[in-house]
Amino acid sequence: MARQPTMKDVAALAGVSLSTVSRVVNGDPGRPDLAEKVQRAIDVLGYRRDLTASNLRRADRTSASVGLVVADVANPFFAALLRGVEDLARTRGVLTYAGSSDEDTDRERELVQGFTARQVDGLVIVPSGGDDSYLLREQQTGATLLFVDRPGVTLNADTVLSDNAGGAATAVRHLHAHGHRRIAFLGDLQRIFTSRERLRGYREAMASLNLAVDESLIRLEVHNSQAAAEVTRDLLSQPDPPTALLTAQNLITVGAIHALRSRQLHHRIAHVGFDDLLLADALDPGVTVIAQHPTSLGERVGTLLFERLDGTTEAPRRIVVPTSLIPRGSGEIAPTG
Amino acid sequence: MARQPTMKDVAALAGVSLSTVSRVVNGDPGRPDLAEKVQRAIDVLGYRRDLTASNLRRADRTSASVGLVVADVANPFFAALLRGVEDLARTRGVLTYAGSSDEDTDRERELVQGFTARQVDGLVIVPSGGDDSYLLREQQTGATLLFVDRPGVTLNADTVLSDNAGGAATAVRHLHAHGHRRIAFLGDLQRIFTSRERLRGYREAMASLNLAVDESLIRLEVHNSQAAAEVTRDLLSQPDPPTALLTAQNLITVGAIHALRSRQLHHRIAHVGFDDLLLADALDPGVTVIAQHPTSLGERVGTLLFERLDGTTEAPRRIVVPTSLIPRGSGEIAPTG
DNA sequence: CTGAAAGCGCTTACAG
DNA sequence: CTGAAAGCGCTTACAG
Repeated sequence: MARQPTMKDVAALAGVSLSTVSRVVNGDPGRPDLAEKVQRAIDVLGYRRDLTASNLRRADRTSASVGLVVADVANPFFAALLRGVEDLARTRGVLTYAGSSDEDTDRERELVQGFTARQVDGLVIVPSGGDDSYLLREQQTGATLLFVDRPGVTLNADTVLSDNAGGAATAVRHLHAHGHRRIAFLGDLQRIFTSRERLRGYREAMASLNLAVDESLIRLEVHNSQAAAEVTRDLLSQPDPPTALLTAQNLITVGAIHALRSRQLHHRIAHVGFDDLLLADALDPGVTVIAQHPTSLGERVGTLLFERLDGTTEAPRRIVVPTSLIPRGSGEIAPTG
Repeated sequence: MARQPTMKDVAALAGVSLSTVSRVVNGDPGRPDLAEKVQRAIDVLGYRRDLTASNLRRADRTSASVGLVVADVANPFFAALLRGVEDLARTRGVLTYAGSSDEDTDRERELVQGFTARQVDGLVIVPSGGDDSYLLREQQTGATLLFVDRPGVTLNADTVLSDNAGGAATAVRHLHAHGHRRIAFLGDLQRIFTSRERLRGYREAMASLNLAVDESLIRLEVHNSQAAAEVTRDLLSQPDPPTALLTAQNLITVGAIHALRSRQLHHRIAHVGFDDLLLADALDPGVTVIAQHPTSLGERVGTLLFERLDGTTEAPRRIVVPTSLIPRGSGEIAPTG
């Protein structure tokens, strides 16, 4: 394969200096006849500027790229969040790296270091909840760091969150309003901020309703659908089972749906899921959810990122995006028994 | 913010030459005492190598990054595909850019050009089906191009596809085996290769079963769930409605599910969807699907990409990944009369 | 305005 | 083995 043409080649063919080619490529008008000669040479050679070389010498040193680290790009919540970041970045001509940590702090760090080594201008992180003190050093590489979905531990930076506690509390009050007192809570790894917050919202709502919390109804560290299905079956087999479930993450919701159906209890046990799911409205009963707005989370954090890149020096901001209760049937089942 | 330390700073602090620092950073042993001095200086300064500058001068000119262009990263199919590419890239220390074309050829081209300008080593493209002749020029920038999910039009390159026609034919034969003769086909934009292929599989299977195709049962250019719901309702209102539906894309399947349920016909009209969906197995009846294997598609195309980067000069390869029929109930409903 | 020279942060022949 | 110099593909002072 032939070597790719450089500015030098363009300059030689056009019979002008390298500086002139650089100016034309960067939109500096200059003498029209020279600009035209350069443009012709560019077309003939099929010249394409190397943005990484350009970035190396440019005063602002910006690469027009950002990195996004989520738990799993294949999870619909994070996929939508990625799309939000991408769309906002696109409005600025910025391209987006994406990576999945699988909630593993080592992988998170590898991704972050990989992105900064490639000179991203900004880095949006869904922190896994482990030791993130390494981020302090990363910040010194010049990348602008922000958090989304969960706040950082060590670092204070711009952060965009869902109203996790508020959403969970809304779910509890909703179930309570439909007569439930024994409400089970199925939560993800407690290392994860959102899991802890949703549990906190559950506890606070229970307390404010003067409901005693039966600790046997709180099941934590449930990290996938299969585990959630098992835990659900176990809860329903208890001597004194719950009359309602609050599943605090999308894959947990899926597992609970399967377990309820396999036991033929989906019309008898109330259920509210945190985070919406495609087809949740097509089930019978429809699954009542506390919907998050992941695309919006991505757009909001993207907005904050570019405000920083534009030079804002405000103190770190924290934006909390409200959740929405969507009643569809499963959360409006009255307690039986 | 202080300037980030460079190799020059490390060299000065360690009291060695720039070359020595470069060697240490690149793992060349050299004199142990010098290596140790350099390492100490690196730690003290918090030095981080600039990979883009490194790439500029290195003989192989590789950036350890790849780009992926899909229709929409928020669509679960493409999100899983992205995850497959990411996982394979990770095994080689390569990071992944992701972008959404929304089936728009201009956006596709902007993404491709953006990625090549940033010197990606490889580019995996889900082509939108428009004029992709611009790719010939992109290829000359040195990036290795591959296609996934759909083949290129102009360019012949390594390609990984699902067995679209075969999967659609399997769906038709399955419905036929359950007694159906009037099988409707709901397809996406015909500009999209997979839509055309699935229609082809439908027609070929109908022909080989000696079933006359009623053209009024073929509805194309259905590009989102809402349109699919409308088309489904329209089909079911026909004087001579179909007894079965084949919905040829995941969002079309979602729309049809909603329409069938809103008409209370989900237990009477048979339905097979192309591409699996989360919760499809929790519906009543479960939705029978022709499952694709998007993560596998991503991993396979990633494998081909790295074989090329490793120097394979074979003719362009085409891998076709089989689909899997998953019977869950909706596809096994007998025709009603 | 244009062009020659220096330099961005690295790697790589090359000389010692 | 190490270090001084050249160079990757660009941009940016600087001189004319």
